[in-house]
Amino acid sequence: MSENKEIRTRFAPSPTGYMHIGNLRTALFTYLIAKSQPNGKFILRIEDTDQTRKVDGAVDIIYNTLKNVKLFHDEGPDIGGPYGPYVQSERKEKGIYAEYAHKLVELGGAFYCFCNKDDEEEIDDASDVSSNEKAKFAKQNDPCRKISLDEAKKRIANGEKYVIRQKIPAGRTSFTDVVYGKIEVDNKTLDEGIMLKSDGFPTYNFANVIDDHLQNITHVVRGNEYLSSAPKYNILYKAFGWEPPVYIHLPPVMRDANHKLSKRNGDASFEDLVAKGYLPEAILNYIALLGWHPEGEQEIFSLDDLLKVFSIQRISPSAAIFDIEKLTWMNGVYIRALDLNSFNDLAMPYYKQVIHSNIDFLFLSKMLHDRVEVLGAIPEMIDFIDSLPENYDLELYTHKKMKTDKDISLKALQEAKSAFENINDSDWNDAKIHDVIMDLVAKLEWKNGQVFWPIRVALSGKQFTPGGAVEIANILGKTETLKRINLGIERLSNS
RNA sequence: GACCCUAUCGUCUAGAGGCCUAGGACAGGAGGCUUUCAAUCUCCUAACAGGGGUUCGAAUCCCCUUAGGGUCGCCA
Repeated sequence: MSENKEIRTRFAPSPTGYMHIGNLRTALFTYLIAKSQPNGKFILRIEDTDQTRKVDGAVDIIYNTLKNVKLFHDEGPDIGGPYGPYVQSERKEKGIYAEYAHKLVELGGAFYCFCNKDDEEEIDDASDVSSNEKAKFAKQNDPCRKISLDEAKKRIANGEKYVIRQKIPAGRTSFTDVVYGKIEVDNKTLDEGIMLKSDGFPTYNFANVIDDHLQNITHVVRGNEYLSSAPKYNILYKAFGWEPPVYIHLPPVMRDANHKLSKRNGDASFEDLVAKGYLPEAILNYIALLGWHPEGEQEIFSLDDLLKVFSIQRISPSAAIFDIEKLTWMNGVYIRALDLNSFNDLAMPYYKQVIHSNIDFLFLSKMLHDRVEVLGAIPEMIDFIDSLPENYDLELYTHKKMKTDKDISLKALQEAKSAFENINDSDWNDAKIHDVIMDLVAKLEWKNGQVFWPIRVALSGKQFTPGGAVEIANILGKTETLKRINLGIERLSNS
């Protein structure tokens, strides 16, 4: 591998639905490996050779997700480039795969196979030896292997259906993966898999090698589920006389110790996380730490930071479990780092879900900013502003640490009521409300909490709220505050 | 079943044979601050899967066992 050659990596998803977190992490690492180098190029290629699995709109999800996390590609279907087309079905239309598949047969690296699917399935279903039989069939025991090239060509000319299978030579194959080191296998364990299907489409196993070579990909980054088939790809490169790329297989991202993150597990999709109120930057930062670790102890990294510190050598070979708790914490860090106006803008849609009156939203944001970890949690935190929870539990008035009970609370509310009534409408603000309550505390010779706590409960009907009595009273306004205090007095008197 | 890969606190991880009494972060616990909850600060709990080697010395190297993951599709 000549070192002055520019690094070219490709992210090559199949358009089959959601973009899950494991996928996104592969995209991130693929991007970083290329773009952390001076002239690196990050290419997007769509692998849609399985037309039956194609899902409408899936390509847009891929574009949108990459855009959302600012993983911009240098070449791809939407922006073109010198190695197009970048969609495999379009490349198939140009005859690229067929050309190379037939060439591979001529080179002795593949053969025509006329067995039809049903034959194989019969063998498969036949008896208890079936699986063994099937394995033998695939591993260098295909009867079609013996058909001469001339004979095969004749049968093809006669219109017989065929596939092209890879021919595995005897011996051993080894390659070196940057993450997993040297891997060597006996060729006997390798399958002579299908390269070109009977419908003329290539399989992944063939298309990825052809495209990676034709598109000059220097570093192949992919999940380690491909580690087992990598030797077959190497044999392919060898048969064509091509130089294999640098392999970088990534450890899996798991949902728990025994299960890989999958599209089935709804939470794992990038879109779902964003919908729940996770910031794209936080998600990206978090997944960067799954299977990779920087040299120091810093954990918060912008994409630009990552570009500076990323190194392939620090990718770990072992699986990582996706931990939503840590992501949540990190999301909080990102939210707190926002300036107040940005936070206000991001929070606004969530405010609107539960608040229909016109309040001082910026003041609300000031209260919430430091205590929100996930934006999606906002509605539940502030829904009491629009309407007091009906029949909230009166036990809330009893709080050991605050030294309050229902009797003290009743008295506190009654005192607060008259104190508040004496505040002029134009004086209704943070400082004034605070002073009035503190005066009350002094007058009663009580502890702060014995006055603050009952007021907060009466105003919110909740155990926890963003902000205390003063802030809530300020947001609610004088009229609504007094209304809720009156209701509290009424309910406490009748209990 | 065959082949490949992996194995440090509950979780993400640091650790390239002596810097390890194993470090950091999340989570958990205790406390400070505080009008609630947070934020923040201080402190604490908690791990080298097991067994053999190699070596003066092993979390680190080798082997075996165990556990887990992956591949074995006209899926990618």
